Amino acid sequence: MTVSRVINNTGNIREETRERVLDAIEKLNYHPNSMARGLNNNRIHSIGVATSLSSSHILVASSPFFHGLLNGIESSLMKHQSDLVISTRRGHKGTSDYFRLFYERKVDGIILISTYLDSSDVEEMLANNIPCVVIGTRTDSDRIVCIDSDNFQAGKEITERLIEKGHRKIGFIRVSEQNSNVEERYRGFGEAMKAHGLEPGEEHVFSVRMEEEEEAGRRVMKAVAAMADPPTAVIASNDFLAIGMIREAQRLGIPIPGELSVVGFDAMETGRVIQPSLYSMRQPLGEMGFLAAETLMRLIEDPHDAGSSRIFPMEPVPGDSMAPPK
Amino acid sequence: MTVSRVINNTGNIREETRERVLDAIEKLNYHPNSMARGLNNNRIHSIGVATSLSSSHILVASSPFFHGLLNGIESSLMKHQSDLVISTRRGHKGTSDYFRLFYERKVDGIILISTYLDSSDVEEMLANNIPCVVIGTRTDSDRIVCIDSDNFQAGKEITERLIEKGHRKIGFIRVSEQNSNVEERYRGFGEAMKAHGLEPGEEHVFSVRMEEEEEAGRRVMKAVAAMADPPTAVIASNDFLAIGMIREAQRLGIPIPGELSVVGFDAMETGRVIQPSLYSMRQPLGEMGFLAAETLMRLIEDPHDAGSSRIFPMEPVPGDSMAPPK
DNA sequence: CATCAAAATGTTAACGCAAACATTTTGATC
DNA sequence: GATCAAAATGTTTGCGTTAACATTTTGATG
Repeated sequence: MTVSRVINNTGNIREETRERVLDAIEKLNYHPNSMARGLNNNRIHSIGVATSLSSSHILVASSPFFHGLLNGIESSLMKHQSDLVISTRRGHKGTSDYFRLFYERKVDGIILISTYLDSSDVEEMLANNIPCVVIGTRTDSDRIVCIDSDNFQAGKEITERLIEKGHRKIGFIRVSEQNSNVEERYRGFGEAMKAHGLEPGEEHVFSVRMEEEEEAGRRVMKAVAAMADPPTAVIASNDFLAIGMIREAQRLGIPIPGELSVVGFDAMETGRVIQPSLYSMRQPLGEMGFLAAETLMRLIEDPHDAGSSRIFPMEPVPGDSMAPPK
Repeated sequence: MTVSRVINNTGNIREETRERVLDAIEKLNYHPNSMARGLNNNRIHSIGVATSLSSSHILVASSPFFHGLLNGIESSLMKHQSDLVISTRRGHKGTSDYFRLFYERKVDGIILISTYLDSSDVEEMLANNIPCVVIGTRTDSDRIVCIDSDNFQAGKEITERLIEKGHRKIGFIRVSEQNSNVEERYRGFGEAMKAHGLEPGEEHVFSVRMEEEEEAGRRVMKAVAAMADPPTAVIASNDFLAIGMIREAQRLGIPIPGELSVVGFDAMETGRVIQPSLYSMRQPLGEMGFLAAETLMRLIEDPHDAGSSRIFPMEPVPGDSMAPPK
């Protein structure tokens, strides 16, 4: 007990005793057992991060998005002296399988990174009664805190930039998976077009499978190149696709932005390096991750705190891949 | 106890009882507490990954390197039904601070990712008697398993490619931090030069701080551009530096590889996208991570297993940034 | 239907810690 | 040096699990 008091700096300890204890700890190379601690006082000082972003490998798949968020999450955890348990496990078919890991590990709270949330996920989160913050999508339930960026506004804004430049025939690449980010971006696109009395040509709206990433972009580029009446600009719903398009255009000898403007979302590093550099919209991922973790910490500390959702605006990241149409 | 038996599928259980237990588990939304489990049987089924790669943020800093390894580590863990605890914590001045976290969490084993290992780290690892595998560097101790790639061979090989192309004046960018990868690459460079009767010009060997990454590459490019007797090729000790050089060369209007060949190491994604694409050497990171985790699992299962170190060869990743000198 | 081994289930204890409560020590005061 | 509150230290207990051991139930056999 005295050792416990020394370690946790609680209660009254005579200075000499403290030193003796610390000496012994040093000598014995003692480390407190955080499992026993957690078992005892129900606080393990770690949180779980789950993602249902499509694709098999949790850390790798989701690269730019996941990475930026994790950076922000980390900063917050460091502040709160908590750790991160990242799951990797057991078939992991979907979200709830990740959750199971966290229930077993008894993490203090969960951050769910997901661009799509179905109602069973929501129910499960509520039922399990564990503090939880969602990043990357929104729900109707006011009992779940969501941190997201304003994909609708971003889609609208980037479309408006193109229209300002004089584009009328603007294409859009959607993805076939359920993905609220992409859906919102597309909705913003439609809204901006309508506001300017434009309508997207049916054959100018593409739908691809998200996992194909760059390859899908290349395919769209080929399709555009073969069109009798091609769009003068294409909005790719993410930078992978946009980069695929640009690289394929290079291969085909189609000048970008001369012949076609291409823009994307998420401001990936490769978009900065490619020629022409990619015009994109950035989500403030670091801030989002940080806020999510801070909020989660508050929920953990105080079960009565309801937390509050927050939508971050996205910012344009200028690049040379956008120009007026010929 | 019966519940325990059902969950762990041990002992004899009547079918009807098993069903009743499973029903109750379902109904009560029960999840076994892995802390209590770990406390009891000293196996928590998770491993720690520590990195002393320079820079503040563990996950972000080390991007391409760390990322690739983690991918491989993950595949193995999935196979073995173990989890990953990634630390984020407490000032984390150096390696041993990360270790402390793992001692407290009582992980089953540790993978240390580090390009530099000092003897106190080694001593600590041995003293604490916890299964441990090191990736990214080597030690003399045969009691520590090391998984590394052959940076010496890679440095030698890429230098030889340049010499084959006709280069005689070849520069090299080193980093000032202690980093066995870079040191080995440089040693390979020196060896290849010597083998061909060449000697690197003193002013053609640069030393930069690793954290500066791209910016440092840009600075080197400026320096090269201002030289009376510039090298005809520069080997950057990593792709960040090489990409900085290429981008600065673009800005300065210096044709690459026409005026100067630039090559790097690690085959980052941005190197594939940049124009000209970057000639680089790839470490088989996924394989390395996978093997490290597999080995660690063996060490954990069987304390008598000594494991065995392994050095992977690095492979050239061709790119357009290398050409014969003018 | 008594017997008995196998099958099924139950009980106890220990893992390491810290909350709650209990006891001892200290040293200031009269 | 007796008194007493504060300071310091000690004891017991329970957190949830499972190994080890104990007991009860089952059903096949003579």
